[in-house]
Amino acid sequence: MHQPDHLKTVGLKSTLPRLKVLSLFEASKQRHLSAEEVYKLLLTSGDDVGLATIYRVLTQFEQAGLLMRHHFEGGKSVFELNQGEHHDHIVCMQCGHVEEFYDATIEARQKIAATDRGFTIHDHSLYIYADCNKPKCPNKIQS
Amino acid sequence: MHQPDHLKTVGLKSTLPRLKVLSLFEASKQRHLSAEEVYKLLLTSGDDVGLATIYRVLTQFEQAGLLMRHHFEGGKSVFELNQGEHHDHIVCMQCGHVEEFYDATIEARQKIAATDRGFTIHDHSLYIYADCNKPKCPNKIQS
DNA sequence: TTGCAAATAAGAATGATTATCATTTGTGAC
DNA sequence: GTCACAAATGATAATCATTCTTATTTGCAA
Ligand SMILES: [Mn+2]
Ligand SMILES: [Mn+2]
Ligand SMILES: [Zn+2]
Ligand SMILES: [Zn+2]
Repeated sequence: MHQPDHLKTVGLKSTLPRLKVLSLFEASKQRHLSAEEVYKLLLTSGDDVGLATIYRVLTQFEQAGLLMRHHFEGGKSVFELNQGEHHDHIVCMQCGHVEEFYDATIEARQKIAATDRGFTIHDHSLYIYADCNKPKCPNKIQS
Repeated sequence: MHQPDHLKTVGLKSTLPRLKVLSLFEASKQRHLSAEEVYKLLLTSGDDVGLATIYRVLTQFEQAGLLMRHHFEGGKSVFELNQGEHHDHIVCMQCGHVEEFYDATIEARQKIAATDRGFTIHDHSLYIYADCNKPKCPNKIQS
């Protein structure tokens, strides 16, 4: 996946905290993680990293293009590995399960909506909030 | 627009602070306002309302269906009058100008994306971040 | 090895929002 | 109209995510 000195290629010193954070994203079961989750997961595995450092490193990785930041409802940022292809998100309001999707028609219509009004698009965010209806989901709203 | 006792019809006592906040949204030049903006605009017009009350009332109005809450980038909630018709937003990253749009195709494709994956949609948020390119916009990125 | 700029970590500070609680205010009953 | 009282308000403290500060540590190049 990433070379041990991959950090240098993006202009960041290859420090222990940074390597730990990056490895976590590469190994984690969950693709989308908040700063607090990264902090706790590293604590659990004995790889202590200060919370301030987590926040600093996540922001640096975002700026370096290694991670992407999202703002799901709930007031905290979540991050995921940036693997090039843009996608949007469906978030289960019951269990927090996240699924990704890409719809070329939606992307195209967004461009049209913006250019029709004279805007130049920089970015967009589309989140669908839903019930995942999975068997393991503690969905309170059963039909 | 709203009757003087409109608040009662949604189960809220018709108090002075609530009436002032509601009137502000009906009269304001800007359709989308943050709690802080509501607070300062009322201060300016001499209609002092405590900041805690502003936050409380905005949330109550949202729950009553009078206002809609949005989370544009920037970490603060913005509110607008709920006039029934759903729409999405284009936000200028330079001047903060907001324009609203509705695209039936986008709405339909979102439903499909969700149901294809077994989800039941509750809600969604779509924000396009862009440059408005208006003459009055202090747009640093000129071509 | 050494030197040192860059990075880390602990804790203080910040900004938005919510919780507390003593005081004030609608409103329905007389 | 006046009362009684639950509900609402507002000043302030608390919370939560995140950023800042600063003394100490560390990666890395000479
Ligand atoms: Mn994703
Ligand atoms: Mn709007
Ligand atoms: Zn679920
Ligand atoms: Zn603009």
